[in-house]
Amino acid sequence: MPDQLILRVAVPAPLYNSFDYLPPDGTLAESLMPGVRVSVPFGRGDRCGILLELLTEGNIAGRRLKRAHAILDQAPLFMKADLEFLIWAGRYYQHPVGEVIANALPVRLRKGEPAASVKTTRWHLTDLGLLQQASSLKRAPKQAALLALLKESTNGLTKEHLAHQLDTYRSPLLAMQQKGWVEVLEHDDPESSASRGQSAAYALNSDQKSAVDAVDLGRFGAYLLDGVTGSGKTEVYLTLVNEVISKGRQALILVPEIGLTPQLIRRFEARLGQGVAVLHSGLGALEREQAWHLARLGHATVVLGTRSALFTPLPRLGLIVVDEEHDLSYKQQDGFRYSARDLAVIRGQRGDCPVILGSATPSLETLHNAQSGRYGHLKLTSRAGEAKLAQMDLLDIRSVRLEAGLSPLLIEQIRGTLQAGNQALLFINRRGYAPIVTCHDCGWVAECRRCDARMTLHGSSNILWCHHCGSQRRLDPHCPECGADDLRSLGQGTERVEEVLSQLFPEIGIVRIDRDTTRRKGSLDKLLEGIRKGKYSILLGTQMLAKGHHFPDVTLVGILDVDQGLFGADYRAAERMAQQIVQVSGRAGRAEKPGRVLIQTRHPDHPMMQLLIRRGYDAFASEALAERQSAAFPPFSYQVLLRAEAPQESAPRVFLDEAHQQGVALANGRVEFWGPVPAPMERRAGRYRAHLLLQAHQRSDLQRLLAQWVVSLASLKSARRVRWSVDVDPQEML
DNA sequence: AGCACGCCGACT
DNA sequence: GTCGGCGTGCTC
Repeated sequence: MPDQLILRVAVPAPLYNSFDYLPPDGTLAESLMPGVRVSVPFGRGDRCGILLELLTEGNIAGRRLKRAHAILDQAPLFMKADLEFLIWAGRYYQHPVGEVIANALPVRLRKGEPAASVKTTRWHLTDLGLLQQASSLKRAPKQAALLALLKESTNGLTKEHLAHQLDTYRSPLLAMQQKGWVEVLEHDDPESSASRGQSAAYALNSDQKSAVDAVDLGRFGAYLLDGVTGSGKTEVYLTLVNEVISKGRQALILVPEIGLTPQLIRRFEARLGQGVAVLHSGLGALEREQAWHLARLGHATVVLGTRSALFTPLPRLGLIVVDEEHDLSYKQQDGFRYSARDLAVIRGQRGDCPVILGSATPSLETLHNAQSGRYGHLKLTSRAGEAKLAQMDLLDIRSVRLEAGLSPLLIEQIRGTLQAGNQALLFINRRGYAPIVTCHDCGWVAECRRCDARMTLHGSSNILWCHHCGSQRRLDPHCPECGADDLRSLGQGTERVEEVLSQLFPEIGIVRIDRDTTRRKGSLDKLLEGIRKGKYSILLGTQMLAKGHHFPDVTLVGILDVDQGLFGADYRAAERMAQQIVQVSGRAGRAEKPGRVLIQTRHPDHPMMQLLIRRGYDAFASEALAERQSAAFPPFSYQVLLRAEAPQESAPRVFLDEAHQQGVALANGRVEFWGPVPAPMERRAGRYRAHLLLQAHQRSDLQRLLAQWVVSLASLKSARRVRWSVDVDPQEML
């Protein structure tokens, strides 16, 4: 029997091997292409997996294979190169292939549902509509414009295209439909080619020009695009993307969190038009899948999305951009713990296309790669429109009486800013009213029952809220310990600062932007709109304020609580603090209104802080890198974190001790083991957590160890009593 | 992860 | 005598 073909299938299950099946009954050989989905029996039930390869001999000798139920796709969903990239990623991050591939699929496809068609609905003129004259629509200019547009198009226009060309189209279109002038038709071809955005050349400054020229679009290269806020990184992206499109290839743009970068998205849509598939979080499952198919089939020329968009199949990929590459949201913090930024470089390498990593505050990893020559280093030094960077100063708040965390000097500066008719921005990286509630009589402190953490008071509703597990309870006016009624709240969050500011400046519009005020969809946009219109003169909020938005009328930035960054438990704390300060500072100022940044600190002499404000982020980063080098920390070494958690206090420790022993035996002395140690917050959401940290000078030594170690960990009996995970290149030790 | 099997405690 | 607890093992 020559037709003894065996299907190797990646089945979504937390298992580190793939599974072999016989082809479904009556399958034609040509339908068995790697990259199609296969429905297979698995254990008790059925699963939807992906066909990885065809074999003539299985490696499960003497076992009767089960027969797959059905091939679910007529054409592969992933090409060979994309499939191999996913397999590589799974191996690198020690995550089961089946789950990695499932992760890369839109949810509907994951569940085995039939692939959605990429039919588009487009508006056409009817025969009656074709007979109409624009001149007869003098009283309805919108309808006249619509009529003209539709007459020009040969193939009809999508509503996205209409929205792109006209500011309002809905009601005139409806009116025309009622007159029988227009109709909607379904098409199999996704886009009318006439709907490309215009790619007019924009004037680049000399920095931008040399950055664009330095990128070789013909082959792989990784580049750090290093430029302060407002230096025009987006213009460089757009120019490169346009060049790539004009060569008939596709571009992939990654952004940290889509809700926080509406300005970037709007610019891409405005400049590139209909070819942009934006993967919002707001898309429904079906819309999301259709955008995915458009990209996969090569109809979408640009895909813009958050970290998961990295896995979109793109047959003609010619450029990857990772905007704000330092942002931690590129690292997935559960399940498949990949870094989209790092994988972007791998994908570019494998697909032989350039990768641009953009940031005003590059991560030390990327900076190191640029300094060592592995990445090209493109610098944008001038701020567009000659805007000057804000002047940064430290405000010593030792022995200063603070009012809700605000020093008198800062308050005076705010007053001056408001009197000059400008806006002030205050950054407090702590939401809620106060982080501590305590009894003045007995010293009792409100703590979470499920975490080793204090509960934060949220003022308006007088509710205690644990920011780590989300549990909340009503604050009783009496101390639960001694019964006294002298509870006090210490420290301040955004709510209290807002309260005090509104007492200090009763006439002034104040807006607070944090997770609590922007929970509802669209509320962030609404608040930002108010800021743009000058409705508010004081802006205060958490890091949400520091991302993506620019506030040209802000001339004063106050940073309230920067000190925990200086002495954080994590060796990356200083880097993050510096990035945060520089990012917030970048929100302010423009040509005629240079901004000023005041940083309140109890450690004004701290050398790293001094370096940052006197000589800027680059100098800070060089020094921080030198410290990392002398301590042999990443990026001068490589780390893997084995995490374990369980409801029983001892279980993680028992597991990690065994894991440690096994690891040492496998490592041949080329890997250092630190721990096990309890996690920084040992108990969280009722589970005890502990870590074992591995470090090596060579990635390959860690990779070799992991391949064997992870399999043997899975078979440990102590592993059954914990939830464990391997974090390759961990970013946060939480 | 699910989901079976299997071997010991309190119940209609 | 069963119902069901969760320890252990398997998934092509």
